[in-house]
Amino acid sequence: MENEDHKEPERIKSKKRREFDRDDGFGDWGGYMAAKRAKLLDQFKGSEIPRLSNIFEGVAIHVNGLTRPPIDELKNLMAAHGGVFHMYQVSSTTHIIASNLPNVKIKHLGTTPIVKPSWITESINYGKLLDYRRYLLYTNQSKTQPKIDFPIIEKNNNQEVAEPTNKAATKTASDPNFLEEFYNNSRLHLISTLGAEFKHLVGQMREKSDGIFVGKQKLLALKTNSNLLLIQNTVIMHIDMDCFFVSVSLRKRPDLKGKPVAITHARNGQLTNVKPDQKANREQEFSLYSERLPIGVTSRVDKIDTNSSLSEIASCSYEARQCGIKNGMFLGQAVKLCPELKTLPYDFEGIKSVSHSLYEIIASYTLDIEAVSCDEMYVDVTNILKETGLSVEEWATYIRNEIMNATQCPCSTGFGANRLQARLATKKAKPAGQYYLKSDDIESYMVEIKLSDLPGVGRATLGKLQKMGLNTCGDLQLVSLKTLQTELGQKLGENLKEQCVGIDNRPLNFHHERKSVSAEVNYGIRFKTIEECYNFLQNLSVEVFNRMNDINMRARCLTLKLLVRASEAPMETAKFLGHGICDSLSKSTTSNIVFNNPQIIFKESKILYEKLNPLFSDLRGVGLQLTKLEKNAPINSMLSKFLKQSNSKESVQIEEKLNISNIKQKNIKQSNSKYIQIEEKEDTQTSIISNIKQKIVSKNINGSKLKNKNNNNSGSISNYFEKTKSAENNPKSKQNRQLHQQIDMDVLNELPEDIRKEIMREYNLQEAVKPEGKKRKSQKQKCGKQSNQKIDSEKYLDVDTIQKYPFKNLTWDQIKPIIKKWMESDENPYEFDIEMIAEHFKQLAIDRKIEVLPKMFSYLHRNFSALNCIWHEAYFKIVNITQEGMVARYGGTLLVQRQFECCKM
DNA sequence: ATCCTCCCCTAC
DNA sequence: TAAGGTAGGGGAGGAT
Repeated sequence: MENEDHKEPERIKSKKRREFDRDDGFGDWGGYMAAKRAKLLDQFKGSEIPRLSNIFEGVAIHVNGLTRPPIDELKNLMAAHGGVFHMYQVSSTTHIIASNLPNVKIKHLGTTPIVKPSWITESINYGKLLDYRRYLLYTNQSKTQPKIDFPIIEKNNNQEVAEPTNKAATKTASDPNFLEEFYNNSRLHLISTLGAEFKHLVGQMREKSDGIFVGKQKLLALKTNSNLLLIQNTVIMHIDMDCFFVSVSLRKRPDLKGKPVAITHARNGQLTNVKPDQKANREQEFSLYSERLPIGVTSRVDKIDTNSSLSEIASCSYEARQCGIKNGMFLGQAVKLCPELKTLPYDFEGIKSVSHSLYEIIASYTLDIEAVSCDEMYVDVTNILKETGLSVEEWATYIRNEIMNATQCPCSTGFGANRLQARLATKKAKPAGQYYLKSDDIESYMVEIKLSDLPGVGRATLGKLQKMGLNTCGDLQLVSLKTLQTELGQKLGENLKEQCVGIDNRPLNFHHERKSVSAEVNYGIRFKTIEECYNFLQNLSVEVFNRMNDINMRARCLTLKLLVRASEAPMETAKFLGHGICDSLSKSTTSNIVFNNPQIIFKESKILYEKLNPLFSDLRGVGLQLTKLEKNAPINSMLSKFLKQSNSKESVQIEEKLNISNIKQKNIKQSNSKYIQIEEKEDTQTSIISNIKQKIVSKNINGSKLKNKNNNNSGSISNYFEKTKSAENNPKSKQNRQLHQQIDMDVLNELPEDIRKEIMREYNLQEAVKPEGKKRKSQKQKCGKQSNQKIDSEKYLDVDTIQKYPFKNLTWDQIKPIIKKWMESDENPYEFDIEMIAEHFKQLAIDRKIEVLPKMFSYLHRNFSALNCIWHEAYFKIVNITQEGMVARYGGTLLVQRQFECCKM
């Protein structure tokens, strides 16, 4: 998308907030529990019952007392007709169904309408959701309950059933279907999700590719001239659709082509019926907004009056741009600049379809594509040009025609030696053009380029540069790197210094790796009760979990982001349901266990929320972000099979147990300051361990910055890394490194016998699980310790295990040189592929007539699985080696720590 | 010195 | 009315 977005965030400077400790005595505990119960019960919805209709979409009932039909039947009816059944009343409960209510209960239930069960049965009979207000059991709300004479519903199926004359109240985040509706209408959400989708898609296509490119072959067949132009240097193509959203919507309105057009939700630039108090709010917010703006920046609400539409222009045609209209501008302002501006609605489906066509077309020539967004990408076309012998101009014309014919949407392409040059070329090519910025011309070309055209220069940076009196790349070329870095920061200064002369060393990135997943809503957030707030947080937890789950990931870090109304800002925002002027706050938590279900995300986010401790009525935005991602370890196949087959009630119970066990484990870890306590059998070992622990703590154990430096030195180590690298692309080795997730022993014990056995066999768990099993007994005998306790995960390194540990057969002198060689090597990234390290060790071991080292890794495989933790396929990390032993761990984070004191001397 | 957290900035 | 999302880079400053 062309970035003409001149949005000025109203959350300009955030205030540092004091962090309050959670006050456990101050309980909205009941609310939380209720919400949690509701979540669990929500999971019953629709299970096993065939869907007959969606009459009750958006309806969530709670049945109170005896009814006819009885509660179970109502539950089934809701499931069959698209509604939700709540066993407990929660904030998202839309209706209470009851036939008879004692007065006491009415007090407790608040404003949720209490409706007779006949509402449900009759709605089903009519095949349409009838107005519940005709079926109220009791009027328990005076304000919210409109007293209107409703039209009588005719008992005739052919006749359109009359609707109540007054529309439903404003839809805020408190409404049950808000999230879905919001996302269905959010252009920014669409842009984001499509962008992620195409980045992923390119990776997928590259993996699956058979190396045959249909489009390229056609082109080769068409080729008539044999004079192959030998392209010497890399040619990067940047391709970008012209005012994408407009072009797509114009396909349905070709009559508006060539006219000033804008895509917005609103149709009119001026509003009618703006109430005086709304006007006052607007004026207050606008003036506050201007006050908060940095000096020298013109306000976005400049020239906007109290009747102007604040609907944002997602995209505008080039004709509209001639009047000064820009993407991101408010419609109200735009129509003032251009009264004849035509507004068109979004065509989300069209956008998806066109962008898919675009990618399909390019992918039929090459997969050297870096997806930028749904309408923009970088392509390395060097090989295409070489193979076809086409000139850049010929190729550009050809591909642009093909895209135009397929999508009816114009695009522009730019070519250059690097991505920056290609991008700048596209800028010149627009609209509907093409341009090749040749290396010879770059020096003179750059001098004239505006700094705002450089990637990385946005509103804030531009402001700083302008303050320094800099406007063009030519200006920038005269400034020293040091000055620039002082003003803009190390990295940005360095980047800009290079970019202003046309240098860009960032290679195209064909493989995209997700680092975070988030879901945030900064629109429509208006909570009337804390319960509504938690309920929304819960919905968001489910949403963000699902997104993470969809890409088969798990996270270890959760961040809660809030927008809170600035104290000076009016309660009601200028923009309808907007966030207005806000302070932004965030708080994160890093866990030793992965967030592997929505409940745990909700639980943690609630704790974060309480730490930030905002006034729920001042909330204007809520977001959840998951980071420190790792591949999902699929739950044991037998277990998931069981969960699927068993009825949902049981599944929920088991899920709940898994959840609880996770939390339990987390608490244990936290109480031991991040390390799992290993119970020691002898005092000497304890002291050794604590020594080692000290050393680990004093060392930097995260090591996430220790990366393969890609050194090409010869020698066994380099060879090893080359092998590791290639193994990454080898599907077979990926398969070998299939992940497993271990479940809690207590949960295992409660599973049905046959299932449990299966799981235990799969994980090699017999010894650990059976509380009084034979092997366990023999262990006890061996170690000479009597205990009736079940084996706890944190005690698993018992003497028996240690004795079996293969390292004990080696002397330190034998191991040390092997390890040391790695430790001292510059190229050592400290992160190793498990298979490769085993193989490498094996080779060394054979050389040295040592056979046991590989066993260490298979041992680790098994025993990490036998803990209630997730083991990582990716690498095994040696954290520390001392005279006393070696400390190693799996994964990139503090998943589990184990001290291998067995190899001590 | 180097990490982590909480921001800010940018891009689409 | 209006649908102000989302991912990634990076910096300041505190913790270790």
